[in-house]
Amino acid sequence: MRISDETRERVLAAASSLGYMPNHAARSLRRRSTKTITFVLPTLENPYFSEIVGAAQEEARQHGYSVTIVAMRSELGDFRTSSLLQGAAYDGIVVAGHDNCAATELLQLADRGVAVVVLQEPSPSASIGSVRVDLETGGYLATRHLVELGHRRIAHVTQPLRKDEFGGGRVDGYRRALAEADIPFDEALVVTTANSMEGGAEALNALVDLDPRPTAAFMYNDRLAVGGLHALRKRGLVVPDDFAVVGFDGVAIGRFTAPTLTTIDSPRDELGRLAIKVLLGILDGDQEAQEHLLPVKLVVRASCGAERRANPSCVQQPTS
Amino acid sequence: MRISDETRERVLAAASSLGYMPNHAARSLRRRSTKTITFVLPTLENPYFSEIVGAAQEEARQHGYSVTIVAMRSELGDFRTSSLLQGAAYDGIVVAGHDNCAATELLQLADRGVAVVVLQEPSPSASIGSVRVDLETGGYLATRHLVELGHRRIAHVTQPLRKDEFGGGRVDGYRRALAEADIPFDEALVVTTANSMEGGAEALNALVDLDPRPTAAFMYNDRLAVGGLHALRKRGLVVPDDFAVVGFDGVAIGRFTAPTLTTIDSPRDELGRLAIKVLLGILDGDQEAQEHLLPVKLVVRASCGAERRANPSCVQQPTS
DNA sequence: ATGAAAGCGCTAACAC
DNA sequence: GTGTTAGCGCTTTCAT
Repeated sequence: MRISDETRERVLAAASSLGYMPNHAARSLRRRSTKTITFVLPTLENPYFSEIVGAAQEEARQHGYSVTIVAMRSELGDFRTSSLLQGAAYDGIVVAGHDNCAATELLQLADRGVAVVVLQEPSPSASIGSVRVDLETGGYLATRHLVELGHRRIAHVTQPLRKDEFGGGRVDGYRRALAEADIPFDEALVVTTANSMEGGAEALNALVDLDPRPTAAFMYNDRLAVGGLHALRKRGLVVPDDFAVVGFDGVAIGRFTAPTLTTIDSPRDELGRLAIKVLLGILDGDQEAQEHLLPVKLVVRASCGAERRANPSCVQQPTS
Repeated sequence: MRISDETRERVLAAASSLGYMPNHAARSLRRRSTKTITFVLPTLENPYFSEIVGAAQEEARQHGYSVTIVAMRSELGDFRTSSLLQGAAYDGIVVAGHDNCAATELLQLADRGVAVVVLQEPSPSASIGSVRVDLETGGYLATRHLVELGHRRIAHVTQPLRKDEFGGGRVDGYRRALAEADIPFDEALVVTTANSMEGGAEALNALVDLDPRPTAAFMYNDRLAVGGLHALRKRGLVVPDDFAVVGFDGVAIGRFTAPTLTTIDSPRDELGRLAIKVLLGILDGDQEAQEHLLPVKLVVRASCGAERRANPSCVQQPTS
């Protein structure tokens, strides 16, 4: 039976005015694709991940995919047991943060045809994509900057590292910069703490009690640095005069701390977008999943003392 | 045909070792339920929302639901056009932030059998749940506190409000506290700015240029307050001696600013959990969707000057 | 070109 | 109880 154009239009208009939307489950079942990407994060508390995920969502959207965010609050049990990650609920998955799941799980997913991309880790397999920033260079740049400002006793505040930690992390760059300056590596100056502002505060409190006291610290990330700045202030120490601080990540808060935070800028936007692009490449049937290593750069603000040096007039007032 | 227990166990073991997981789309289609809840947020940049969503995810998980987060970056177009919100892709939806979608869309969803809960807004219909914090009382407590500390010219930094804004917002509490103290309301002291740290900085820069200058500001949220503290510091003004600041939300950063931030604590965890509980209630067939109004409380730290007053010995060093 | 039909993977209902 | 079957809503293929 032929349907007149007029009728067709009436039907379409009625459908859209009634708010018809095709059933997602039925469509996914039939097409064997959900047009959904899952993003697994250790937490949403760190704005670093929020920024990455925001960019990823935007990128995915442009390609007709939606992004589901799963925040693995540590206590909740691990990846394996997570019913959130049900069979074929998503076409692809981006995993950020080491502890969220083991390589074997990811390989299993990849074998089942799910596109997998890991963030901030080398790819465990040719079928798994990887997008990282160059942490080693970041650690090097941060530490070298402190060395250049005359510091010799430079601490590093870090996270508990996985046993199977690959090389190329911040601490490796830290050691390289020290070695380059002929400063012996001192294990007492590397302290491990919880990944939170409180953790950063505790770590700097401990470091400041050391004798001889270090004169600067390179922090694992900006959150820890914010906590550290607070701890120093509370102890009556002036940053950067009494103690210099460098962060990592480059998140927004660093421009609003007292003093403003010198940090290593990690390209969050690019990281999120690229993760999605690599993932879509895998879905499009790329043979080899891509691997990317993104560059970082040093952003000099007030917490390291470089500004003060460059402009001696503002010694007493590290504003900006 | 009977199957022996031994065989059954072998099959089950094989299935789980092969990583079998039931297909989510097929299951959803058949059961007419996806066991998924969508959380619509204006942005993930504000840790306030991250904290709410984290709690919601935990609560939902305990009931076998997963939570999908959709961050509506404003430029991306609105709720209506969002293909992210496909038909029946989720059993329920929690909407936070006024501008994300109009009541008509929500009613349409509710009519289609989706459970709907709005955050921080009154329910537009008996079938839609609502969870709010008492913004009016928050505004009142913040402002009254400043009044009690002797301030008379108290500014309020706020967001652009929707045209159809319901009453009961922060600004109403602000006005109530002023009226109670017989302080005339001065429109020049209420400034609207972007919801970001930069926005807070700009607003305080403008306020400080007024003549006569206000002596205190009640900020829409902690992010704006952090920006404001920075702007004041940059201008060489000492908080709280030269200018007092009170925030809103109670997010983690407020304990690490210089000085630490007096704020109104909004129960993020409870907000997130309750939103999920109300939503699950609707899915369970509750006739009337619940409405909740959660209490807030004043958290006194250093940015308002109350600590200094209570302990005159620390006038010059507003630490904590 | 248009319309009919099969089937995606699962589960609930039903017959044995 | 245990095994069979129908069908969720869509899309794709095949027959007309």
